Amino acid sequence: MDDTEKVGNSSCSDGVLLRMGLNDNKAGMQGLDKEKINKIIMEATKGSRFYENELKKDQQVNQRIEKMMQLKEKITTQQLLKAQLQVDKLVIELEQSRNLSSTIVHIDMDAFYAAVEMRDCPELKEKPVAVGSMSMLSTSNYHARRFGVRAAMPGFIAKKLCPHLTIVPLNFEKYGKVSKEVREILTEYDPNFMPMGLDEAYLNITEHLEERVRWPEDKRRFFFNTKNKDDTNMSAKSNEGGYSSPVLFEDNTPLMGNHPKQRDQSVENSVIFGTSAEEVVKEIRFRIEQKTQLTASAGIAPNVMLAKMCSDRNKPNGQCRISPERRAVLDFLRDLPIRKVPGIGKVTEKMLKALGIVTCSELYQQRALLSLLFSEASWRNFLDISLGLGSTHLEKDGERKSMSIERTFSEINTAEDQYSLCRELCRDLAQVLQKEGLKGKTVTLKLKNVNFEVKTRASTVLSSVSTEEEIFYVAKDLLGTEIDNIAPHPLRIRLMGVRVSGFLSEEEKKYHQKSIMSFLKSEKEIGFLRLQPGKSNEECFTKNSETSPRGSFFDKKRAARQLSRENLSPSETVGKQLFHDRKSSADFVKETKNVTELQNSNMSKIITCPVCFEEQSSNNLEELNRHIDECLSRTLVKDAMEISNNDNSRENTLNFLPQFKNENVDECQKNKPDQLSGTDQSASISDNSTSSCTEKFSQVISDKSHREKQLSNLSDIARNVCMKQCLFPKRISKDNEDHFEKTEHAEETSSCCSFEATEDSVLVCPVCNSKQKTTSLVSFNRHVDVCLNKGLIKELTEKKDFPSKTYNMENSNTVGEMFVKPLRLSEKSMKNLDWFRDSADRKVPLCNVLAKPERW
DNA sequence: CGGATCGAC
DNA sequence: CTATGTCGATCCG
Repeated sequence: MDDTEKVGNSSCSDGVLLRMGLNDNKAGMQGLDKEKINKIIMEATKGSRFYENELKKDQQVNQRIEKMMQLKEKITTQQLLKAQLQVDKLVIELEQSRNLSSTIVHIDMDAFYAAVEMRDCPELKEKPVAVGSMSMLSTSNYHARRFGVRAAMPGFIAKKLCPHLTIVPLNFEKYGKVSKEVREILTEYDPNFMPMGLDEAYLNITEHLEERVRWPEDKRRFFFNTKNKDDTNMSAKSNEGGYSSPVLFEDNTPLMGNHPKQRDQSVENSVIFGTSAEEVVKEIRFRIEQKTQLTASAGIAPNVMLAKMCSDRNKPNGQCRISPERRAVLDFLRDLPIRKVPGIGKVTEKMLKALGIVTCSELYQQRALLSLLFSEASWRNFLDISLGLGSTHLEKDGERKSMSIERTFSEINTAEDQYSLCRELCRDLAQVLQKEGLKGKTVTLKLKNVNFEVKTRASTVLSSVSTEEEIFYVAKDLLGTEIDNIAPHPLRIRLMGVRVSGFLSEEEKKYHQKSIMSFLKSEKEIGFLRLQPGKSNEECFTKNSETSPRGSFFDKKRAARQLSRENLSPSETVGKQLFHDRKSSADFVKETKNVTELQNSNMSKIITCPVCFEEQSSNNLEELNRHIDECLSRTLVKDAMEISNNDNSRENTLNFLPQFKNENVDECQKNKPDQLSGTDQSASISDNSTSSCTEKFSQVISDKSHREKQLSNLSDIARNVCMKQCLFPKRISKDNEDHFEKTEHAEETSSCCSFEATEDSVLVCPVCNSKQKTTSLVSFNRHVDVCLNKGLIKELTEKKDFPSKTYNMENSNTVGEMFVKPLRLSEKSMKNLDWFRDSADRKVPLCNVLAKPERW
């Protein structure tokens, strides 16, 4: 949008809000000068929370600059020379790759929203107009800009600048319609043109130009629109006697000047356009105006970046071309402020300014220095810019990478409201998500507090989510964590957003299982899901509980939780608060499930969670698994933390796994425990705790005969769940393997990692034996996972006898993701997997050997 | 991976 | 009173 025109930012001392001001004030008539504008803005804004935050952000930028300058000080002449050589070598390469053969056009509608509103309401014609609301403006017309009223300015401030300002509410539907009309024209010149928002587009007219030279004049003749096809707006224009086109004749490159033929109009009210790029673009702009009564600006250049900068040159209602010659490109860039370059914003501008770089030619001159101070991606980009290089074709944007929704509101500070708002966002997001058929693995919660500080919290789960319930399930936890974090103070927010990302690529979708249902069909082998006629699930589990040592564990845990629920120390108000919030989020979840149940009453099953023994109703196994998983995880972590904290002889160190004595990964495999059984493996964590869940777990798990029992055994289920395996796929006992063959290529099946360490904990990696400071078990898991994979890959690639002497992960319950995520095996390693898969006596069937390799 | 930040419309 | 909403990219830890 042309009215988002970048404005050179001021130094901090000039006031952070200067960017909103600035005013060319050419006419001298009505309007305000720069100084006045800034004064008014400052008065309106000073002392506000927003302003304070702006100052803070500004200081952060200043710190970055300071850091950079310190770095710069340390650079020796030697280094600089070396960098210069390297960069210049690259420059030569780049120069050789320069491609001037394409003709790219950037079309930009002038003050689009405002122009549409003015078109549709003649009374606004001569007035300063802005589109948006009192709280935020989207755009303003050129009249209003003389008062300093610009896009992205709050309406109430705009009103102070320009009391006569008319603020028209946004009407996207209308803009969309107009935009469509414009696009209908554009598509004739480039069927693959790339729209950027409603009011901008790039076209590659290279092919069109080639064809066009052979076109007869008639094909390039267009008529003035003498009668208004748009009946609603007749009155505005009819008195001018049809559509004269003030635009085209005012244009500083007159439409009809260069081509005598165009003067020779054999038909009244028509105009013939030539065959050059300029003529094409004039034609486009002419047609746009005839069709929509709106004007556009345009840039013509050999690449996308230049075209964009070019369209800015003669706006509004003008066009500009950079001819396809190296010389022309560099001339254009020479004195161009870097801020005009797409991709260089306020911060980058300021940083570069600190280095004395303002124009593109200066950017080129400092290329060696920049290569030392900025990241590879950054300085290479700078180099491209200063050489005027850019993409010469319009690559259609790939698949969507994320989808989000966020809302700003007046302060919300109660947990209840926040949770229900969160749910609402999840619902709305899920709706859009499902409409596009997308599922993502990462849920991000965004919060802005009343001081305008923004926080984002993300959580990645193993299976993709897309429904309200699934998203909310993750989001509510993130929210809960934030609420807990700030307790006992209330979380005071003015914005909340939810984002889902990490979508499956098209490629991955092919492997995506349809297997949830097929799994449910083959459920008979799995007692956990088996709904025995005449018996409730509760009974099933109770029975299991009696025969299984771990059953009693769960009973204990349940009882203990009940107890802690009731006996919460009154002095622990913080804890209480925390618990209260937890509970309320649990209620939300429950609510959700009920809804689901209603919707799918014929489908859903009532299943009792083996951990908390609450009834869970779901027709979705993943959801259920997640619930159990979290229940279980929470208990385990809690226990482990307690144990650790109670043990004074040890620092706050958690040994979730038996310690390897190795110093490094490479050594790991040599010292792998040879056997899988042995309760001592858990000793390091449970030595002083008789009721440690971990110990119980290990006892049960290490009982080999027990382990080989059917999956219907609760302990196995629990273990599987705990291992992030959940019920089906890849870590299934041999007996059941047949049932899961079809899910081989499935992506991971479920489970959220929802550990929440309440304080920084030091965990010891069982593989590399190093201490890992972490606030979340998830990150710790990731570390172990990576460590482990390194070892595995090494072994696999070396074809060592790996599986028979596998790492003992049997009682590594709390380190959930291990072995479960698709091991990020290299292609090379993959080749070894057939052997690996067939290995008979592996004790721990490594799960995802069939999974596609992710990046490694 | 998670979180913050930038930049664009 | 009253300072957007969405998305992709990148950097750092």
